[in-house]
Amino acid sequence: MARSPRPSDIGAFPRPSVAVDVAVVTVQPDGQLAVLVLRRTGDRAGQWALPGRFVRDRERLADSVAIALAEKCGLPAAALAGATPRQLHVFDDPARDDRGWVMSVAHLLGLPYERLSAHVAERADLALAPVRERRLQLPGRQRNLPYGQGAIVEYAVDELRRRYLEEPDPEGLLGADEFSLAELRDLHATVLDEPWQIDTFRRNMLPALTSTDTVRSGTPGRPAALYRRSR
Amino acid sequence: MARSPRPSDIGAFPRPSVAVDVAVVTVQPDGQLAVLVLRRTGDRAGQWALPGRFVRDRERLADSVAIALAEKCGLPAAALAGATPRQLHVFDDPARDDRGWVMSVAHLLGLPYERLSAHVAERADLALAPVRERRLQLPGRQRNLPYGQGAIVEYAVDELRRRYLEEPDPEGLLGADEFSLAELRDLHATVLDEPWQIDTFRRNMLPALTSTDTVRSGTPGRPAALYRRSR
DNA sequence: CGGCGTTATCGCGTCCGTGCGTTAACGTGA
DNA sequence: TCACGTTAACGCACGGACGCGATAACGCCG
Repeated sequence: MARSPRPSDIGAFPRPSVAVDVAVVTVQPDGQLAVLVLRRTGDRAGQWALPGRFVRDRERLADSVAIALAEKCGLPAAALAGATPRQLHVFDDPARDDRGWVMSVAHLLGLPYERLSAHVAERADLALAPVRERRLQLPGRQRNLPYGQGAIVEYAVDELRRRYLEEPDPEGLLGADEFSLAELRDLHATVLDEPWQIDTFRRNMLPALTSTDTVRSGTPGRPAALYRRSR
Repeated sequence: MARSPRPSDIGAFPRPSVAVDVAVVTVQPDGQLAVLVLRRTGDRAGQWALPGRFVRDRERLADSVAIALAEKCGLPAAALAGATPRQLHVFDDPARDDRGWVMSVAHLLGLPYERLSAHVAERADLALAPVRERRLQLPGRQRNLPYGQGAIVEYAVDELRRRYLEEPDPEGLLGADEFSLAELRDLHATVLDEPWQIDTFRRNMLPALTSTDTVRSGTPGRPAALYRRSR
């Protein structure tokens, strides 16, 4: 008769499947915060959901996120260059998936709109769902994300806003290395869902920005100075 | 020949062992922030480490934390009453454990000293390691925690401090439902590692406290008013 | 009962951040 | 070259927060 598994035996116990889910957040040209959703195949076919995937053998979570976005959404590695998924929360309800015991590690990933728009435009199974009050407005008649993914969106929006209160464009949503204060301010106003007075914004941000000593001209008016993030 | 695993087949891929680790944080009577460490048996026998355990079949992470503290440290359910472990980060380096592929979900749990002291006193394999600059001063000659657990301590201290900047005693470290402003202030000064001016502290905290309309007397001087947290 | 010690409260000067009106700077376009 | 529009910078009034000294309140103890 086999001995009972000892607690330190690593294979002694059933293991969960581990999945990653990712809220890919962007800002549309109209100034709307939005999250990438994918129309599912297989389980819950037809429903819009956040991209995700099961973790493969000895795979890092961040790598799983990148591969999920590549395989499911067609986003090449170049689209993710310089962007780091951030862990939000582990969802561990053993009943959360009909197919078996799954733990899902939810992530936040900020991407500039330019890296997403072509893919979203050319595929009917991708969409950008606007964020309203920490919830997504999904295309069609679907009200809620499956698998309790609404909670992931809330975690993601909260974390995004916390970070945007602390430093200029931490998720690199602007997409460009150099930007004007007005561009940065519009972005922060979008993410935080509240306006900034330009003097206050300038005072708060300048210590964390580096002047490029260049300007953006081409329109009437004084050219705007361009900045980079200091780190 | 068996077909290749389809991506949605839940059992199709190897799965990691999932472990929980927990930084149990408390404040000693001398006003020192400290974290519970346990002398290991089995793998890395003799070394001090944070408590933790592999997750059992269909077990919730928070339950695993509680069971780990009960089984490894002798902390009964009563010791954890009202305390909720908070997820900090998933450590997913496939090489982090010699025994195989392990993902560890690190947690923070605040406990009042009174719930720990008897257990620590009666067991030679438990200790409270003081926190200095987001690192632990381990007993004996051991400099570092194994398995990269030093990073867990840093996450835990950062999260603790962030929370103590936002509300009065969110982790319930005082242990009592009712407390004086001086007690609360001393606690916050310990956690945040910096003092508070009493007027400023009072102004900041009172909106989040409820007066009990009782006082603590028994020593010379004006009796201190007692408060509860408003939520 | 009064002195003492401790906590609570208060008045107030100072400092700092905000936001607004004004001025300056700088391209664009006629 | 000048008017215009936009951005940047500035001066400053105002309000809020801070911290300190002073005062009040309240048990304890002799």
